[in-house]
Amino acid sequence: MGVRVTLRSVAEAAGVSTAAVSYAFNRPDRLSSEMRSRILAVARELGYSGPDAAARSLRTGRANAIGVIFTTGLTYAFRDPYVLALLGGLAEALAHSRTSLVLIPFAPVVAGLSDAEVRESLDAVHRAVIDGAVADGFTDDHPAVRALSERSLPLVRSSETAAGRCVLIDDRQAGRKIGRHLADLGHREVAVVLSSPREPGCAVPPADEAALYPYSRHRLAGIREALPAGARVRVVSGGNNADATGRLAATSLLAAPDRPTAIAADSDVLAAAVVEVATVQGLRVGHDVSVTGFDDVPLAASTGLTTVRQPIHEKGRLMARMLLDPDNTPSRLTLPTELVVRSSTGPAPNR
Amino acid sequence: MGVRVTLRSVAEAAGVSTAAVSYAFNRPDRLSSEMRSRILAVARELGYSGPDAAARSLRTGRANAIGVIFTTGLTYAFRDPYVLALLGGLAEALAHSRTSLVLIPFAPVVAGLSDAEVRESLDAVHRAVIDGAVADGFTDDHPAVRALSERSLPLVRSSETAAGRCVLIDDRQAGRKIGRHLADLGHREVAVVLSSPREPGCAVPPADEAALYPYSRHRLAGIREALPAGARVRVVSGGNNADATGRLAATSLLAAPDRPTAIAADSDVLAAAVVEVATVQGLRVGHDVSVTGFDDVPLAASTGLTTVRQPIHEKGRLMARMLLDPDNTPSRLTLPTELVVRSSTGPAPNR
DNA sequence: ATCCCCTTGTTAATCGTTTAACATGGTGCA
DNA sequence: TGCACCATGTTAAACGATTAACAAGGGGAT
Repeated sequence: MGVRVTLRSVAEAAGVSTAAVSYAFNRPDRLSSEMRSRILAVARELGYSGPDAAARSLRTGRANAIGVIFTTGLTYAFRDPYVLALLGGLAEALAHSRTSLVLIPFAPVVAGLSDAEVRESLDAVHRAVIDGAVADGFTDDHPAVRALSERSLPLVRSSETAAGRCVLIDDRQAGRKIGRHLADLGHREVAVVLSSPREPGCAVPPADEAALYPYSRHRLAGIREALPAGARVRVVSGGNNADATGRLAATSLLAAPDRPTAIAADSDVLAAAVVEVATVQGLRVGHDVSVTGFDDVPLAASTGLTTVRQPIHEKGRLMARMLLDPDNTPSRLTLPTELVVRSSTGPAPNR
Repeated sequence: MGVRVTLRSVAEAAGVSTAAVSYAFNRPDRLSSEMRSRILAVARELGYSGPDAAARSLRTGRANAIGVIFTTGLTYAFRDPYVLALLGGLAEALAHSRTSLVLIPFAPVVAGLSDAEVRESLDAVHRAVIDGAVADGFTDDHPAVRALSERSLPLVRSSETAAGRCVLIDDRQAGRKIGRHLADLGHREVAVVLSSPREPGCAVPPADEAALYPYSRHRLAGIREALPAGARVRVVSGGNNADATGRLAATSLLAAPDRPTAIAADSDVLAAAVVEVATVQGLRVGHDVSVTGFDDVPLAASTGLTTVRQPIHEKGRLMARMLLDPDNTPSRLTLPTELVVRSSTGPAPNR
């Protein structure tokens, strides 16, 4: 116990200036090698393991870390294949630059909180010692995103409406790819299942569509655009983008008397849940009902899902690069998507 | 651009002391509400978003973050279901305490580096602004673990030989459960596939067993203990605990003229890869060859793997709790394991 | 012998906060 | 009236480092 060992105490013990000790750890070339090894020896003897991280970070203004926030909450993030692919991409870019990845949790911000209460619920966002941050999938005005951008850190988003750096895909165009595919197959009764913070399975009235995640909104718009005039599109919440919430949504849709002939989900996870429920109910997916996903994560291939592939890993890699090396990276990038047709879609059944 | 807004500049602009501004953000009760709102108004006007994270962290000595290091490297971590379950547990414990999770990368430390070079490769470990850290699966003398413990931060490990806090399972006992199961089924020719930094597929001679991951070593010991005297055990490296490396190991084992009747893998990921290779080669898993895994991640259930279940999520949760609330948590915990028999094991074939 | 430059070390300012300890004026109470 | 106490601000000392700018001494070239 007792007193903590600092740069200064090492300097005093070695009879040199603090600058010398600092140089011994940071700039070997500024010191003669004998001085340096003497200092390091004293440091080791005192149990000094190097400059304090927080102090260093204050003084230099660099944290060697970038932050990430998640729409669905930290706990769920590790079950979401989309998030994992993104994290994988981030990690790949970071690994070689000795930069840590800070996963920042935040309490859900419910309506009607005071300024102070909001601040408090975003505590971790304010306190994270980072050089920049990534916010993927958020609305521009989400409190956590706002808190982050107020910190005047470099921030990379995935929203086309946001100012500043971003990496994104053309969600609307991707939606059209799905819509056109379904239209070509003759589907006119389409349900769209979108990940959303609201109750899974409940219908989303047009008035509430503005509150959807931006990517969901755009994909939905694209689907609508590509379907012919007579088509009916109903929108249902898929909840947290989880297996369980997807099943709830699917159950409510497939139980309806006027069951849709096609169900377009916002993610492969949700789509796989729909396929599962449909199969259990004795429906032949691709015949009695068509299902599409989004992302093309590994799950999609093994489930035989028709989906839209997006380069998630690459997205993460580029987001990190934008933060690490802004000068050699464009500040806005739109990545390509591709319709991948598998067995989960087929011609609309005759009624 | 221009000059940065600090607590001081806000104080000057508002005509109050810096203490007042600090209190406005941290201790509402120390200020009259009119003073407080005046200060916050000035702050907003100047674009001040709250106290600087690094400075705060230096001054208070708290970072509100805990670190994690991974044996297999950050990039691979997100593909490993074991790691994901652990992270999920950590995140769950953290979510309610407004603590961030810092994933720390480190360059591989190869032999024969100078002191300075080692330090440099562990740069992120030294620079991470954290209050404590988790190191799961490491040898006690791994450079990254050593660097972390020298920082005199609370550190939670999973090693029974380490001093200090740890959460672990009885790997040796778990190994015996597998060994006994295989012994009961009549297996006498057993191969053990262990995740290890060395070349996947290569044999691990007894002399090198000391360099294995500690958990591997203990499980191996347990398996050996439970098998009858006449049994032969050969040990093979499974590489990075990945799908691909597992297939390499499996191929080399199954191609051998004296193919083992049972293959015990160190993880479900490796075991699943073995099952896949065996199936492709036309072997009936559970008849011609038996395969066991470890962990009981979701993959195991869907593959029909016989395996040993360990409470990974719980492990993560407890590790985080030990760091967050050391006073109300025991400092050493051993969690239970359970043999789960499925279809991948069966009686040894007659030769 | 002079000048210049290079190497190696020191001085001291600064990074942006937090918080114990102290002042000050007003209230409640005897 | 006097005293204790409370609420509300301020003062000023850390927290632990980095790094320009400077100083001193030693060669090497001319």
